[in-house]
Amino acid sequence: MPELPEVETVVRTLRGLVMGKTIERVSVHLARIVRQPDDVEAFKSLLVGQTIQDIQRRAKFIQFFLNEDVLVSHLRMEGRYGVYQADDPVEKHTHVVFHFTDGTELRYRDVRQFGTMDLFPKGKETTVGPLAKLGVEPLDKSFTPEVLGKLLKGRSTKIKPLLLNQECIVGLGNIYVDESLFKAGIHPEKPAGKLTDKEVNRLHESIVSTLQEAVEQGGSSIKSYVNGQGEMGMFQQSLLVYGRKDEACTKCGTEIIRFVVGGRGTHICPDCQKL
DNA sequence: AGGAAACCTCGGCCGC
DNA sequence: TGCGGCCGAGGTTTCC
Repeated sequence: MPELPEVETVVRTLRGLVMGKTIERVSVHLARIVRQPDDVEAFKSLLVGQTIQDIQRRAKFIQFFLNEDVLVSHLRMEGRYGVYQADDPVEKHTHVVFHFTDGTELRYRDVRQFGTMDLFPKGKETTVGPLAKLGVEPLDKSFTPEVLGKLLKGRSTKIKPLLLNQECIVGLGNIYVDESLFKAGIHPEKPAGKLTDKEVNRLHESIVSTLQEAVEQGGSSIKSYVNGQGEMGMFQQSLLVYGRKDEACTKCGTEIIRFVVGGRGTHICPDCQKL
């Protein structure tokens, strides 16, 4: 599921559902999900007694701020959270359950088992582990056309793989990169350093507007994505090229084509996006 | 630097 | 219509 708009939506819904709740016990049914600490028993016992004080998004990660520690969770392809009563039937692919003192549970499900959880002492989470080497937040005011231009300058790599690289810009995934490049009229294989100033400006504007609109619509539900309350996003109906192979381009009517760039399925209008 | 493969399971599609 | 098999999926890491 989850690119920036989907993770942001999950975070916003979870805030209303589990903030202030205290963990009484943790069940882990698939140890691979837990990476830090590497001993699952230590992970479980450290969490007991801690209260969820805040929930924040950083890049595509969800951060649960507790009394002493921060739980850093990544949904990867199909991870999802849901809040349940303790006696609700446990659905398939439920790998981690946080049992709260009030009888409710936060459950993590993940069909493909790709998701990860890391627990760090507060403050440590930004210096070690997955959050340590992340790039700029595209919805932060610090993300300007000049900043984007500097990231691209002199780079020979294709623009699409660069935009997917979380060490440069965070939060973009396959859907929103295709959408942003289409809106900006840029071919995904154009060398990053070859973009003109005009193209950089258009790309900056299209990244920001695409992500903002997707957040406003609760993200895109392509396959399995739902927010923390099991609700689907609405932005998938606003997608202009992603998943629209053979359909007419909304700008010029040419058929959208699909091909592979950097190993990722890629959708463009061949008339609006030329090399 | 860049590409391919790997991590998993499931659903869709093709062909018999 | 039914079933087996191949392909691909929104992300990231690792290994050439």
